[in-house]
Amino acid sequence: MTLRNAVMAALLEGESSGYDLAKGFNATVANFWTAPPQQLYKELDRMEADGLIAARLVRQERRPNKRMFSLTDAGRQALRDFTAQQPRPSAIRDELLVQVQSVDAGDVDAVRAAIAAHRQAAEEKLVRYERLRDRLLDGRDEHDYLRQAPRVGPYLTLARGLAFEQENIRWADLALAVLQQRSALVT
Amino acid sequence: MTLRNAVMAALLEGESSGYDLAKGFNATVANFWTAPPQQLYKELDRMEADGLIAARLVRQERRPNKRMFSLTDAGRQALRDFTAQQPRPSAIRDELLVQVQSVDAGDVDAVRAAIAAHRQAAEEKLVRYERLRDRLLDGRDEHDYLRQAPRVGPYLTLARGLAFEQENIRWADLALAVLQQRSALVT
DNA sequence: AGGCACATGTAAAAGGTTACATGATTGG
DNA sequence: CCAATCATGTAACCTTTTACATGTGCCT
Repeated sequence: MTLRNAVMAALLEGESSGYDLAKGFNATVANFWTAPPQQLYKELDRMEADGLIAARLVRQERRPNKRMFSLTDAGRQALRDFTAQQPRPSAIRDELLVQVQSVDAGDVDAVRAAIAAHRQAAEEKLVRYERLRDRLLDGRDEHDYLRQAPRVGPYLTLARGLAFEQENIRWADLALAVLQQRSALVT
Repeated sequence: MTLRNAVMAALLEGESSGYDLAKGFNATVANFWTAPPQQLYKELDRMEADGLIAARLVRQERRPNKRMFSLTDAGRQALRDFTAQQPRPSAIRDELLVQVQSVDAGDVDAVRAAIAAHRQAAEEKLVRYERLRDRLLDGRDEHDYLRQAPRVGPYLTLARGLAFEQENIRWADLALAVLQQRSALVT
């Protein structure tokens, strides 16, 4: 039920097509809520039926037509109501960590490769987040930005994403070092 | 489908009842995989039917009887196979961050309260993790531990959990400070 | 010629949450 | 005496994932 709220949060940035939302979920919301395209298209239909968002058909000549969605007043109100409720505890589903937990009874080399891939992905996300932050700050330092900006929500969630990915990288380095040392011992 | 693997990873620590697994999922696996009791009981039944785990009925006098589960050889092999596969990207579902993202169009005071509660929960988790780490290290420093311990998986996931909660606390402080300043401006 | 980006959709299957149900024991 | 802990289970419902389907335009 909260995919709805995540979509509305994303639409605060402005009108968007289902396709755009699907791709990285606006690149901002992606950090704390993920959804495959199919789920979004379905949910967007339902949200329109419920009056939370309004669709506008954009005819294109050299591309397929698309529907641009925007928040309605009812949608804004629903989002407001959502923020007033107590959020449910965050849920994490991390297969890599399940693998690491059982690495001593598992395929160490495969897990090491998976950690390395994870590190790489974190690095790429980090670069994107830093670029996004620079775009937001636009030359100002954090302090000035936070006093002047009309919205602080996106900055705060971005800050959480940045720290998370930095931590991922640091942790991956530790894990790789430990597992490598272990392999060396066995050899 | 990976709840199975998380359960098997938890059972590497030794025999456990459904109830014990349900409670904090062994307190170790809880960081990266969560599940309500009902899901566990259901899954445990299926896993037993599939031969991945074996159940042993323990009759108790002053308490309800319980079933203790342990990994079978087939279970160990399945866990091994799982570690050899590429893990799917981790999924996060964090309602609080959805609220923070839309805080500028939402109920600021409610969101602040939610962040404070989140900070509190992180603090408590951190204490538990630190206690667990101390129990694992048992007086040794990290370096010695990692050379001597028969298993490193649980330590590595614990390290990730520790860093995650520390980061949660740091971020909550930032977010609270920013939102408080904003409220002050409006007032 | 082949592959990616754009752009949406249907349907089935799997996975996860919530509500309801039971009942003894222990601790405050 | 009341609440929490121990210990499990069924059923209904909601959410999420996966597979399949379609078709143009652009770039190499």
